[in-house]
Amino acid sequence: MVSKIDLRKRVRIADAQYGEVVLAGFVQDVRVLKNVVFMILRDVSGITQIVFKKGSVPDDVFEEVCSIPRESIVAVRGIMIESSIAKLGREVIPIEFEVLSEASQPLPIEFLNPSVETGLSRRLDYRFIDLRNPRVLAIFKIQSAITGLLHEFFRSRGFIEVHTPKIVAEATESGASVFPVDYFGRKVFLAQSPQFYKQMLMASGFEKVYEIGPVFRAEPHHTPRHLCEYTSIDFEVSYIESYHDVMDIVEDMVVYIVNRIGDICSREFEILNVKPPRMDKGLPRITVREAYRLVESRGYKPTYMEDLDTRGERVFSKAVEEEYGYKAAFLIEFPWRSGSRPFYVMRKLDEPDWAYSFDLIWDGLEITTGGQREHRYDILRNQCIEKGYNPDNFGFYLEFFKYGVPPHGGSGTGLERLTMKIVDLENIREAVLLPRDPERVKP
RNA sequence: GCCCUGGUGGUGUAGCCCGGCCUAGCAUCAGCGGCUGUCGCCCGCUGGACGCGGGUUCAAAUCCCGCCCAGGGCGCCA
Repeated sequence: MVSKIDLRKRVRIADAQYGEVVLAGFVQDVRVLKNVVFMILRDVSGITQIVFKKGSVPDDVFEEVCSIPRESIVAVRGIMIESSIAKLGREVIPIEFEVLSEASQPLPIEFLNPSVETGLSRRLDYRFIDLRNPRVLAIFKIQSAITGLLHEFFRSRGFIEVHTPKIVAEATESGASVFPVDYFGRKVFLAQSPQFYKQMLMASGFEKVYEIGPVFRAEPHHTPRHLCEYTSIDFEVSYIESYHDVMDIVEDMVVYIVNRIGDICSREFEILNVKPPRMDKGLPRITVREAYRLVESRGYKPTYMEDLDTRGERVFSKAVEEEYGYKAAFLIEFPWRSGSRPFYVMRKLDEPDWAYSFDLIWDGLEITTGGQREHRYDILRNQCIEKGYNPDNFGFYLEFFKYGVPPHGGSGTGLERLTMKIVDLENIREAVLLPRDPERVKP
């Protein structure tokens, strides 16, 4: 046994009942008075107070407690009692006390300190300490609940969860740059999306698949909403009539999560001091052509036959909120020629300059992209050429469409962007444990 | 990739525009002492910093040049 206090008897602070308890965690604060010491103990579930009274505990323990550095790890066996003086309502009278791991001083970052807020960059350098902050922890508890709800949502609708390769031989589509990787002397790439594989599974007859996994984008973006590695919520479904069927699923998914997360994580929203968002079904679906008019009527000049730019999307969101009363909306029917629309989207039957593609924009931020895919081999191959690619480079992909593939569509949503909107974060880096951006690959 | 802003104790900032009054202020933090119950404890004392390199000047945290780092905007994207 490494410790004299039996850690197997330990309970989380939030679960502790009155009576004898074993608790362990971080020393958040020690307030030393002449004859009494108050120690604030924190674990993943919350905080409590341990009261050491001179005379009631051995003198050597009292001395030790007076000088214990903040953020050390300690264990205590004691009696949890109700207390009318303690603001937390209860406190622990120690019987046995033990330091399990002493923290060095001073701490490299300040946290839990209302008068000093350490900058994000420094916090990320010492993320392992930063994550001790209950406010930071709350973000990841909420994110965990979001992915839990996603699994619930997809499984209840008969989706099969899949895991597609992240090391790929051929650069995907979409224009986003890929990271090259040395693979036993061959040049391969990190997957920038599971797109081709989830479509393959439509050809394989899986009908409905979803994947929540990492994707990699070698774009040197320097913004509060881009990452080089992020988690994509992808799904693909067969036998759709139109891309509206895909949007229906996206809408159900987002509304399902948004309207449940507040109840599941009420404590975490409280810690963050954030009001959980609400979202009603019936999100407006507005064509890009209508959007041009919408933003233009508000004094913003769009470039026709191109996607809305960042500011255009913000103006669009504001206009939608004012005119439709929704903070989120689908932007639909994209210009086919636009660089952001890949060759595999299905073009509008009667107007081939426009594609059955959509974005979900929530309060100015694009959180989802999706659409109906072109499943007819000859047309797909021609579109590939028309977009300027050599079909031979997409040989394995085009093969899927030769031997029978149902009409299908799907979408991809950024988990971190979704998290950002749900907990109202300014910077996407706050929504990842260890963000990867063009400069940062450590820790 | 282009553009803008910024780098001052462990952390967060003031000072820079208008060079000298900076022996660099404040808060937090850390150390010591005091305090019959704290709860953002309080009080006193002590400690610690001008990103790196070069230049201008009698004098540089302050002005100029280069580099490095950080943050933001744009394009682009989830």
